[in-house]
Amino acid sequence: MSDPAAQPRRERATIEDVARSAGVSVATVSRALRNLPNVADSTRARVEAAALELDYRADPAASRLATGRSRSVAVVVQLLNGWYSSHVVAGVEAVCAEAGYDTIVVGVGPGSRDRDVFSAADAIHRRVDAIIFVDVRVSSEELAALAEQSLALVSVGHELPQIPSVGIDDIEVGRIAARHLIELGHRRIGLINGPDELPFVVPHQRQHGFEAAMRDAGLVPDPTLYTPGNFTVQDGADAVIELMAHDDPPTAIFALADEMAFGVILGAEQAGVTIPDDVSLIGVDDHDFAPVVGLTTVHQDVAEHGARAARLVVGQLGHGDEPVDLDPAPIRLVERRTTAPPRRA
Amino acid sequence: MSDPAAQPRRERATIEDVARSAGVSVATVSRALRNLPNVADSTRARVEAAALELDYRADPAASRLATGRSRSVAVVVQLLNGWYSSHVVAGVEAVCAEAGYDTIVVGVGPGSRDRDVFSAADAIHRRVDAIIFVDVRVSSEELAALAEQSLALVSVGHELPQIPSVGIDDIEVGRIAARHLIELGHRRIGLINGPDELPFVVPHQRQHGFEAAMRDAGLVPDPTLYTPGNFTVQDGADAVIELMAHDDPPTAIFALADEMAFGVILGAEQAGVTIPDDVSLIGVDDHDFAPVVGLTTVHQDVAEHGARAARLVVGQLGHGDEPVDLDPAPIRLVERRTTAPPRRA
DNA sequence: AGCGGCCCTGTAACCGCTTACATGGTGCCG
DNA sequence: CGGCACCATGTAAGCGGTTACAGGGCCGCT
Repeated sequence: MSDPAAQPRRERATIEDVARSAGVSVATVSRALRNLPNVADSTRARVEAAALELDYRADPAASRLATGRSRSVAVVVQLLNGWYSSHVVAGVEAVCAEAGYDTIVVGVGPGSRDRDVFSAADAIHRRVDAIIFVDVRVSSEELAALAEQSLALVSVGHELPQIPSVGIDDIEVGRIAARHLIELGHRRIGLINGPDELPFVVPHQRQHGFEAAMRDAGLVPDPTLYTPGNFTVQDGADAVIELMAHDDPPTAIFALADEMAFGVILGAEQAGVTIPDDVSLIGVDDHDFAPVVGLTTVHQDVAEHGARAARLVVGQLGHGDEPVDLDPAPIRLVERRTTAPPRRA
Repeated sequence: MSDPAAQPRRERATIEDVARSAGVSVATVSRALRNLPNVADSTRARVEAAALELDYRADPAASRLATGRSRSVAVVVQLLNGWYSSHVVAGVEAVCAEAGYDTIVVGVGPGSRDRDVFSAADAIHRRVDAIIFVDVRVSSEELAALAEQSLALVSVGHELPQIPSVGIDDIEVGRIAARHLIELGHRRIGLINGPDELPFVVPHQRQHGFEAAMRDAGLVPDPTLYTPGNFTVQDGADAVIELMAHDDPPTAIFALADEMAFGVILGAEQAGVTIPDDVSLIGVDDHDFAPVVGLTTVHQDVAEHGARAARLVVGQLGHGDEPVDLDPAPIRLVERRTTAPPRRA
């Protein structure tokens, strides 16, 4: 037999279908479904029922076009697969999803075929309501241009001019690490720093805190025990070899990030120096593997950074529920097995 | 003086502005800028110049509405900050950005307040042209429903019914690991497996390959040396303690993932067993930290998985440039310091 | 009863782009 | 030289929502 009533594969319902089915106009549907005022309760109920029945959901593209808001936020990141970044992204995604925002990731910098922030911003054009920069440097001009497009902007990891930022007190980080080492009795402390050409602020601040704590203890930091690094494992491995070859080597090393500290562990093993017997080691981050290798470190909750950043922009965009804590995020010393009193006096 | 000619903050140019400025219709602008045929070269040049001059870029929302294609892809992930996932995401993002697609990340599962794939799919509604599932289980029905919306679908990490997948040959992985251990002379080999309730296919296949290699060598796998795990560091730590407490403990351990292998290293240290003297250890992944701890492992290039998946969907959506390799991605043994011949006969 | 005001609802104009279709111009062929 | 193709371009109708504005009903007040 023929099949005149063949269901031609259910098309997506439009707002018009809902209106028809509920016996109201599309305007009323739109208002009812978005919980706008001035809709009779009975009407709203009827509309909601119809929408449910038809499995209706507003087409985001249409809403975006009509309202000019995209309900999505971009996370601009250097290394998408870096430990820090990926945790931030996870934090962002969680709260964005909760608030009904899409999370768009965009990579910049050397990891991403050298796409720069500028062209990234270009790609972001009209796509998002907010941008969360994680650990990326953006010039004032770029920020201004972006702000002009009425985008909510936040920085994670370090401060950026004129926009709110979430992160930790990196000076305090340096201070905590140094103090721990000093209290153990160390006097000569090596520092695995950030890159020494570029003026990155995070390493700079940690170094600053480190030196402040040294001076507070009546010690003088020895810059010949500083070695630059790029936050990679390899840097740490190289650094420990260099440091331990010093005429008067350090009895402890402060690596500005756990990843470099891991490198130290690796390099130390190869160089025949034992930790913490020959040299103590402390990092920063409390990376997932810090417990695995017993690394003493300064803990920070990175996913929480991302979550805060997201709450910040979502709130700024008028969908905030919870108030956002703007203080520096908490940090704390986690003592494990890579730090001990110096063996040599 | 008054300022009648005040620039009222440059609004975004629309296609109409470009049309006016180039002296053509909006249709022509649209065609010219998208490199469609049937546009005179001279016209195209003029339009392009005008667009450049006005810093025009099409509003994505409007395009999406008009074309029904969003030029973005969703990456559905369990643990956004997991090593595997974040590398896949990075790979995806790189090629998507290149092809002009946005990458939207969406977390599912326990990490994301238990959002399930279903509600995630709901969130994805009409938002993307394609979905890349990484290491997430999706039922045939869900896939069918998604396919119905004419979405390009790909799975990364393991096979999913009816859709293409990219990943490695996990049976071969198990085989390679086992063979390496066997060639070193090991006969009793422990296995840190996947969770034993859920029928995850990846661990199952690796186990399968492992057992096949054992049998090929005339050995019989001993299930009392199998212990379940959840791919976490802690699982590995627990496992090694359990395994080494066995009446007749293994001389080697095969951890189905490096993260668990790291746990083994951690647990071994605490339990007073040395690697590889007391027990050899091999993992899978070649995690960034495998070199740090000298872990012997089976290497895979995870970012490449993501890249392939992205190329696959982008190609399927008609923007593919490069052909996509559908064979299993390459893997190889990386020998480091955690494997050695057994000390005990 | 008349009137103002407040709610609730509907009409229709947009948002900015894509594309089917119509139109006019050109070149080529018979 | 007429006619036909074909190419370049324009016109206008969507795409599926949002929202300014208008209108109608009802209540309370004078």
